[in-house]
Amino acid sequence: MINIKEDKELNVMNHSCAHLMAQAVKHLYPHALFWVGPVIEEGFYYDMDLGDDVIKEEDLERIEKEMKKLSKDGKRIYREEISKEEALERFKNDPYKVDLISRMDEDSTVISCYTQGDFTDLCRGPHVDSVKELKYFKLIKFSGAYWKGDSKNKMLQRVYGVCFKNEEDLNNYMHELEEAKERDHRKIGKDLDIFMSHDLVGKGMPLWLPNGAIVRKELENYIYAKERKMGYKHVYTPCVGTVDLYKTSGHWDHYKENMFPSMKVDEEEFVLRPMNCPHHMLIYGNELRSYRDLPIRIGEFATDFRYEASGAVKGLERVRCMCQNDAHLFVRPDQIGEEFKKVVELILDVYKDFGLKNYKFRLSLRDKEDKEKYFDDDEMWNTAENKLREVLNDYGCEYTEAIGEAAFYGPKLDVEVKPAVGPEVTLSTCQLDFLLPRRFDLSYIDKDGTKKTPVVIHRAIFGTFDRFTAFLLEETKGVLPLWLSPVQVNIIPVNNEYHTEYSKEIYKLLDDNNIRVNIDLRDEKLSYKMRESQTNKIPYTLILGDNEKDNNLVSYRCFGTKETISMNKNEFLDKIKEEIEKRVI
RNA sequence: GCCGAUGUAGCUUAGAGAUAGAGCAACUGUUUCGUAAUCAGUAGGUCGGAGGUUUGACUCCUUCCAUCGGCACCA
Repeated sequence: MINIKEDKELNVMNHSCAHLMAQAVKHLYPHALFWVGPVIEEGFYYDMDLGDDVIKEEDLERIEKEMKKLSKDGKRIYREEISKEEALERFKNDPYKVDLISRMDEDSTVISCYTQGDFTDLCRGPHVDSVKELKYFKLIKFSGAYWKGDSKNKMLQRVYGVCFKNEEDLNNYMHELEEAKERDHRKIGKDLDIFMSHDLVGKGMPLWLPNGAIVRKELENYIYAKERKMGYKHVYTPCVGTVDLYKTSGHWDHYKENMFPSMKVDEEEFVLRPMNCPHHMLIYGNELRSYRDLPIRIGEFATDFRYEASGAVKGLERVRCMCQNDAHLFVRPDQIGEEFKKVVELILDVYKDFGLKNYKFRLSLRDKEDKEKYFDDDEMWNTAENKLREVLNDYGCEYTEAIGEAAFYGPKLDVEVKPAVGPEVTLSTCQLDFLLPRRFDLSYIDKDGTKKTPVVIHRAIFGTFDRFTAFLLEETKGVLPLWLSPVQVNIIPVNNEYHTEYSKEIYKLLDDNNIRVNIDLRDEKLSYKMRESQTNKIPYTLILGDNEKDNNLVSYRCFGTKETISMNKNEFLDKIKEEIEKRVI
């Protein structure tokens, strides 16, 4: 999908279109005040204060109509530069503009205004020459949006739109939006019986159906094998912990609002655990550790519960009950770089195995001013952050830095992906932590016989199995690779009377070799069964009739192809076994 | 949590102040047909839950729940 912000020409057009929209809104809502209207990847939006009015579906059409009218009038767009004093005077009745202007530095910023017909807006520009250049636009969606992005502030009205150079581009874009809905994991998950939810279980608590459970199990087996080879030791720990456990870790103070409320049982107070670090800290602390033992890598496929805000819950992507592909690496300070690097390598390796290319690294750092969230130890933070940077630079990874996005205990490297619908989410994460080992009083005996505190690396390659599955379904459009497919082979006998026996023989051959095979003996036409086999996106459909039976052959059709290939049954078995084993994508 | 929208059979959906209509799926029969839907019939809905207004509510109102688009949040 085209990135409008990055495209010079479209960027200017969309920005101008935001002004055109503002002008139209001003005509329809004379009391409207305007905050900011930036260009984004998907087009533009404008945040507006409409007093007591709120935007509804039908208003979008009204605004759009007015925009078309203004566009036809074809007024020129004039730029003028003014002093800060003049700007403040001109916009004195508009608190939003006053706020913007008063924060501008007169010496370094040119304050400019753009005027089209009866509408003037404070703006840096640039713009198109005339509103008549803005013809092919569409208002896409609307919502409330907090002023300055702070939920304590007033909620403004935001309208999103997009503008293109010609009708065809606009239509293509609208078409792409429709297609995105088609590959939404919630739709695919329903169509392919991957997961369900139920009011009686609760919001954000997906139930994995048999098909989904197969995918998840395969993912678990896959990553378990990788981790085992890298020296990870896997554990099982309880899904609850005492409140004291989380007070010790510090999570209670930082996140208790996002935990399910504690429950008192006898004299103890428990919470459903929101993360597994404390449990793993205790496992580390269970033994006396030597510097020779490190690094110690403790892994777990751990179910966690987080009381996510009701508005945040979404399919398998953002849930209240999730399973993390979690691990904690306990390392000596001199091992940080190497272990961190191994994690980055593992991430790249795994993404390659799945053929994933649309992802970005993000280095999340602390905000030095935020003394409340982040513990105060400059040296520790600087060391940790520089360490991560160093490795990323060594590795030549492209990444962006995000100030104030670090965890309270340390900086992190996240891998961000874009779902079919909605904003980017984090898939993999790798976090450096100098704090929790201290809080749990962890140690190892160093070479010189003194006690030292280990450093912890928190990491999750798949993130959660839930979110990873969601992303995988969207990336593959539900066409999972053979090794992950719930049903790998579907057998259709040409004639139920004459070919059932041979079909059952092939079924047994495949089933005995642990291939997930289905045999369709229903009293239906072959074409009917083929249609269903294709809509269920089954990788191999076998057609078995006289020709196959008489010559010990199978004839197969791969998903998405039209051709049929015949081959000896044992040859086919070898072929499919190899494909599964090699995890061909 | 906030702003807005939506909730009709297993799925996709039409309709609407006077006891709901379809397609697919299911079931019964029919067809035995070599690569994306054989034909016919049957059954299936207290129209998300709870209150209220009304002679009468699926339709109007209140509230709760869930879902969707954003905002905020995301250890």
